Amino acid sequence: MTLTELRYIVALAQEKNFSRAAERCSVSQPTLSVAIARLEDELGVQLFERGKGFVSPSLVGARVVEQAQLALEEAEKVRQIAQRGRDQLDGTLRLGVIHTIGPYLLPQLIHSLKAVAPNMPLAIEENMTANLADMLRDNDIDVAILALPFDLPGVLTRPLYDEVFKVVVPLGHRWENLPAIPPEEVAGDEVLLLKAGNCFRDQVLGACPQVSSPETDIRLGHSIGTIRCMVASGLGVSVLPEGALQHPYSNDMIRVIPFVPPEPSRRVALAWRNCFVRPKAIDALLAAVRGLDSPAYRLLV
Amino acid sequence: MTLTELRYIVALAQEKNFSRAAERCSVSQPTLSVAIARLEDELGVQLFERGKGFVSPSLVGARVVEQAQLALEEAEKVRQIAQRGRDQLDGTLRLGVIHTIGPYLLPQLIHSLKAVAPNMPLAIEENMTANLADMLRDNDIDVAILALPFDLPGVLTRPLYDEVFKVVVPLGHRWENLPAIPPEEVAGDEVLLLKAGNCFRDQVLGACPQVSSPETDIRLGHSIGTIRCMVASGLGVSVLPEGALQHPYSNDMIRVIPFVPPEPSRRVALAWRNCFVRPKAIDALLAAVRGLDSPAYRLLV
DNA sequence: GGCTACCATAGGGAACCCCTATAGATCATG
DNA sequence: CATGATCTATAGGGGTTCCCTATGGTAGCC
Repeated sequence: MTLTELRYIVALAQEKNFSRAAERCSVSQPTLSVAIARLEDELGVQLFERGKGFVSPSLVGARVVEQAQLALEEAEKVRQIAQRGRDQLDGTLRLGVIHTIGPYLLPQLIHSLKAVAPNMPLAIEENMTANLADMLRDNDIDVAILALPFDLPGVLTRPLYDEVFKVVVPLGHRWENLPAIPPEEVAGDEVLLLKAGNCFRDQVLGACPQVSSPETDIRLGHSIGTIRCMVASGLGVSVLPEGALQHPYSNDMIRVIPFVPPEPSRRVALAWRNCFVRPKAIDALLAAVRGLDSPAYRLLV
Repeated sequence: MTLTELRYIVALAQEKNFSRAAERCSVSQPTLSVAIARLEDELGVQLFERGKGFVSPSLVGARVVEQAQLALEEAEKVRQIAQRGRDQLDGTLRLGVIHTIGPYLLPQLIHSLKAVAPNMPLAIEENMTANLADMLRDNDIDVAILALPFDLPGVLTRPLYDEVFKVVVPLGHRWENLPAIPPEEVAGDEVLLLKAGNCFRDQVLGACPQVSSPETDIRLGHSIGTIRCMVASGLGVSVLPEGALQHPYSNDMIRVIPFVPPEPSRRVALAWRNCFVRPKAIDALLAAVRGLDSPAYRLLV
């Protein structure tokens, strides 16, 4: 039983004439004759009554033809779904992003992406790098935005931008009016950090080696927002990525002070499986990043 | 796009592995590989992401596979419907019958048919011979029970039984106590007849040539039941087929008198298109007639 | 670096599908 | 009654498609 045969019997049931049905199907009359005879043989039922001057579906034939029509419609829907899905920029893209980027980059990125791919909504998964790696591997997300270095077999990366780190201190802090701070000055147990597992925590520790790893949770924040509040409340100082310090996040209660050059920074990149079937979606994301208009991000694309 | 290809993508989506999917479909791995590549090419969409150690449907692929499953199910139903329809004795048989036979034969026939073909209900069309002929030709009915002669191109007939005619007179009629009546005695304008178009009317006129064709409707009955009542009420005499005079129809108000031999009679037959696809249904009807147990019908089968 | 697992590609052979030509059957017509 | 018209079935050939085995290519793993 083939879809072609089903098309044949439907046409014959409608035309009630082999020659016309064949013409409608763009085949010769014998082709249709043989195909229908073959199908009848396969099904073990005579589907049509052939009389002189008329062809008419039998009792079974009528039911079979009706069902054949349904089957053909369903098959046609397959084609339609594929047709609609041909546009790689149509349909949800599953994006993973780390906690220290998501809330600050995505509002702008999504805005920019709308211009490039208006029909590609993002399903956003905010998580830590290690979990995003798993999700990429398991095909739970399509792409991820995270900080380099990031190496995973079968996964490609492309740098998006560099983002420098800034020192943040409470109002009235002794550094409040310094024009810049050398990294080694940021030291001791006064520095608030993210909890373990956040890659940005490790990047800060790398940039400021004098910072001691805290022994209690008191100096550990769950998120950059928490850290910011803790700094504002005078608990200590911290180091934050520039993106987290831009509009619309208020810096009224804190002072943002640059490091002395070379300013420490992190490189943010896009990551995706090399076999991902929607390369144009990657391109659209890159274009969206290119369309960002924020001094906090030093674009590499 | 073929049903086979749809089966392939469904299997691949389930197995997530070309080799296993191929095995499940009983084809070689390259066959499945090529078929899926071909389908992807035809649809213009990549349906699967091929990674090392995993195969996973793409966004479109997942939807296509889902729809493919629906299409396959509908196609399978075609097969099931055909399978169920293989029994020619399963499903309604459209039976036409003339007015002068239907009400008298069918109750017994249906009872007898139940034993032969319990799953073949009859859709009964009671009409006059000419109309039944049209319906047979137009495939509005499958078979007909009517009186011979009956010739129609492409239609076969088979005699079922002979049915003799009887004279019916009202109680107190001058013939009431005659043992038999010669046909030529039945004459003049005292004889009640069916309206024009009923074949039985013509058969009576053929058997009793002395009967004058009435000029007014006063002596014309719409049905045998009407005629019987008219006779009972004393309006005249008539000639009726023996089947219409048997149990459970009451003959209390009339006298039934045989003709002198050779009794006039009619030959009742089964008629069907020679291309009718359910010959076993014909056989079942013949068997049902054979199973009749009524002295009114002199079986020929 | 070799091994393993897995999918893609190549090439040959068989099956299938469709074609044209023609036969066969029935009905209408002269 | 022969003839023609109409319609479906059959025959035989040709081209495509499908599927096979064998092999290549690539990534991951020990």
